[in-house]
Amino acid sequence: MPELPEVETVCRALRPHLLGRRIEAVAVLTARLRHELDAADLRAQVTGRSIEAVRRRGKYLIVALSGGRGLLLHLGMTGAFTVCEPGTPADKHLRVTFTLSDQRSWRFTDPRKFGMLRVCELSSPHADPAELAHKLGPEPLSDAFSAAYLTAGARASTKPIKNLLMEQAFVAGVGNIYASEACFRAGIRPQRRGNRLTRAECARLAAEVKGVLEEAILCGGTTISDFRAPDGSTGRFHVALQVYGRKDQPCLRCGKPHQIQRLVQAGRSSFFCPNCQR
DNA sequence: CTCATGACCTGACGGC
DNA sequence: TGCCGTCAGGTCATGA
Repeated sequence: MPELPEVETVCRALRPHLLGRRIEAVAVLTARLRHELDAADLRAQVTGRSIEAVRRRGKYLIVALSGGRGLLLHLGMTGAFTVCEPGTPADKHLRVTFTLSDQRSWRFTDPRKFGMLRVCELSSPHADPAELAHKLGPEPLSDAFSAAYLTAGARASTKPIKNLLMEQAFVAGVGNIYASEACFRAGIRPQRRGNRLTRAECARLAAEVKGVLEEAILCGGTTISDFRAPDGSTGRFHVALQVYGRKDQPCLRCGKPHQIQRLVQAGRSSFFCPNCQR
């Protein structure tokens, strides 16, 4: 479910609730998430620590704690965080609860259990966890993700360009929705091989990746079915989607009816307009 | 290296 | 109403 704009939305919403609070208790209701949780170890590592920073890297959330360690969190497909008043009834899919020093509970719910939660070493409050650093490419909204960077990467790859955009080691945070949307905006078919793109196309694509992510962040992300921000609100960007999920619908750019096509790439749905994308 | 496939899970939806 | 197939925003392992 969550790509960079959704995770950024969650990060911004959580920050004021978590920053400066201390974690008083941890309850693991479901240990079998993406990686098995060691409840006792988790409790030992975080209980009594205070929260010094809440930030995002790619699709990961990093909650820095006092004492040099932090929590590395991933929402998987259906993960969600909420901050609840004491006594709030538990959701059916509640997996982990952190009780905060203001007595509220910070909760992780996740129906499909693809989410991830682990303790990581943080040499400084702003450090990139080492285990992530070598696996994640640049932030797409940073200057490091430039036209030149995308051009060099694309030219060196025979992969379909949409698959390359979704590769977290190439650029961190782009998922299935925004990869399709960025290709549409740039006028490039998702199945085009990276090394067959022109320099102009690469430059356009880099700009459109940034553009679509920035707009989506301003909208609080995209809700297709179940994404919720910590305050329960849905993202508003779904109304701005131009191709994702619009199979057989008219193209919003060229106006041709029944124009948007769906294909499967690397097991994921891609959507494009054969008229507007070359 | 690339790529397709399946596994991990649960739920929603459409067709019959 | 129920059953069944298909699909879902992510990541990872495997084998061709």
